[in-house]
Amino acid sequence: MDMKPALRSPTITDVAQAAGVSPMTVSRVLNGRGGAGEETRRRVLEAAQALSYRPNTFAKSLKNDRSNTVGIVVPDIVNPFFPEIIRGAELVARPAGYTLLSCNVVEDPEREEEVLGMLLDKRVDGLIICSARLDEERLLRAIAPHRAVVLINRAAAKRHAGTIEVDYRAGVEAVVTQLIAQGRKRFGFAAGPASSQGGRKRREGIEAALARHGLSLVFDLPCTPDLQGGAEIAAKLLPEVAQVDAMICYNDLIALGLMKPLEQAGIKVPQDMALVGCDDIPASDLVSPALTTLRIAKQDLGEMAMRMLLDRIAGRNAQQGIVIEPDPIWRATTPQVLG
Amino acid sequence: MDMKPALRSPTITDVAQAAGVSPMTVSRVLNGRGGAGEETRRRVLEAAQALSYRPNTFAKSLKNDRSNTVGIVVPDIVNPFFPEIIRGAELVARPAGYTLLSCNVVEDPEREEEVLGMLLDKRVDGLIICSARLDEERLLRAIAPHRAVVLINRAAAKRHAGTIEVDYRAGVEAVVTQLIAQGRKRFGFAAGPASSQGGRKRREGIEAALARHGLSLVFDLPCTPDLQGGAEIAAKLLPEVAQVDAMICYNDLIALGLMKPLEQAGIKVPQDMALVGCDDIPASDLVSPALTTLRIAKQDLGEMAMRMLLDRIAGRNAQQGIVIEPDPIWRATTPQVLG
DNA sequence: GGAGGTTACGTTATCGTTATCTCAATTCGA
DNA sequence: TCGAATTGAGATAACGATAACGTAACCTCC
Repeated sequence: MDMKPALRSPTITDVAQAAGVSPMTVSRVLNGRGGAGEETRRRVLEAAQALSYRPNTFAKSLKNDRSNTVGIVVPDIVNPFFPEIIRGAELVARPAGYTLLSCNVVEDPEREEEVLGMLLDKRVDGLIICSARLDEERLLRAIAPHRAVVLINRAAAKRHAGTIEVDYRAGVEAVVTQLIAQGRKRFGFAAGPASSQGGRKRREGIEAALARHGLSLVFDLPCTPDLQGGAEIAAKLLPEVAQVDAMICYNDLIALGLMKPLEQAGIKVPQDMALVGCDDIPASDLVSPALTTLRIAKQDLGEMAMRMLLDRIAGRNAQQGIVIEPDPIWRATTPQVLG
Repeated sequence: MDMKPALRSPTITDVAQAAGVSPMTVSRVLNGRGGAGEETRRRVLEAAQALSYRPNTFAKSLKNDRSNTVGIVVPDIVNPFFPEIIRGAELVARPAGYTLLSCNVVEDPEREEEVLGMLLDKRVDGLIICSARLDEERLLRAIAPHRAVVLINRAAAKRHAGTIEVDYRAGVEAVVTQLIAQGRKRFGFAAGPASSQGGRKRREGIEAALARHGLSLVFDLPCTPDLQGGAEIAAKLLPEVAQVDAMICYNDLIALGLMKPLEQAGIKVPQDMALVGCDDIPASDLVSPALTTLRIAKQDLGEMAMRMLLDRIAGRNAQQGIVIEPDPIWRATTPQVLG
């Protein structure tokens, strides 16, 4: 009758038959539940081995309503900031028996909503959202049906999610204060996506430092958080470039995107303009002049987020919110700090 | 009895009850199978909407033995070469109704094997493997149980997988020939992972060009395909740096990792040493001097691979193997090509 | 007006696993 | 040596969705 039994992957019943026991016994042995004799156990393991048996995850998940999968949502996987976070998260998830489903939303809120729905369909046991771009209301609605959620750089709904935030405000404030001490007075801000909470934090940091010296921002525009965004900011900045002697950028990509146009316009960095990025991606230390930036322990951040998520999945909501401090890395796009 | 029915997500039966029909009818309506009256259809859709019903993918997959998920395996997600491929693949997969499960194996063959097993557990409908590092035998064994496979930069088992290869041999040969025409004679090769087939192709290209002029490689060492690998090559190259006047690197990261140590040792690029990378990652155009490299249409590559995979899943094995040509991008780490 | 078709639904069985219950066989204490 | 406790293993029934089949009700045409 059945002409090609080889095409069907073996089921627990096949293993049971091969071992001369019932499927239930196979299940017990393979899941280490005990209650199986030594000899039986051996036969079952042998049979499973011989058939290359792999339990059907669908059946298992259907039965116990757990997927052993967690999701991580990032704005853009091509931005070097995020792969390191993903790697950190995966490093923690896998040993714990979870598969990581990473999704990038290409900086598009609609897509973000769609992806969160997809993860719901996949019935992930929990998820991490990096730099959510959705507005408060939509974000809440989208995460509500999920079993466990950790938000990175988006303090919202602490009642419904764990949060990990980088204290951009403090980091940026420290850098700007230092630049003011070095005589810079006319600050500009390449603000990144308007929907980013982290962007607002950075601006607060700048403004706090400036306010203490009676200064205020003379240039402040949003842009996409990539090289292209930096180039666009450059185009808008150049006409009034004499007004600005220090640019703070939402991230390193924007700062790097600014550098070539500035150089071509004859603007000397850092003499004519100091330049500060954020994230400390590898490229920032390779360009000349090397980029001053705020370093974030990206892989640690990913590991931390995943640990928090696993805790929440297990029902331990110990840590509700963590704040981590970025480290200023002084390089050549700012005047040398004297020892 | 059941105190918190709200915690259970609604099933097709719940929708059926709410709409006053049988579960089968709900299934028919929701899957657009026809065979449902207009009025009934409306009631079902309303009920589903009201309950925020989402079909259980496990049950569905268990029933039809399809997961609507495809995998993509990359050596290292932190290497900027791969996220673009992933993005391209996702761009094609999602509109076709597939979820992309991306896995990085951190340049570790054991991990690669493990990941391929995991994807088998998840019962992906197919998968793409980028630059497989497994040896032929293990690779064959690992992909055999999979339903559809596409290999990128690993021509193996064309009978069991579709392949897409970058013609590194031709690309590298063209670049080296040009450098020889410019007077370079003493070539070195930072060869990347010994297990990479692409690495062997690059070496063939170099040697073919050299052989035509009676030359041969004077330096040839493997390394990890990242900045660190470049730094390690630099340490080994510096003692005999006078022997070499052109370095061809497995990828841009290695080349970029070489640049700072060379500069610190007083080696002028390109005067004392020409430097060529491969991949054309964004950073290569940002450093000074900007890096000459072989550009690969990364996103296109990902899209192409995914289209091929979807074809294979659908049983159309039209394209068995595709070869794409890389584009030499001449920048400042090689002597200027005269118009 | 009845044979044959079509339409709109419901019933049943099944995918592979496992929780729960059941029962038989073995061990043990007195 | 007998009853009780323990252990090994099977039978059954779900989990949620749907293919296959069944069955009314209605339509059509000679």
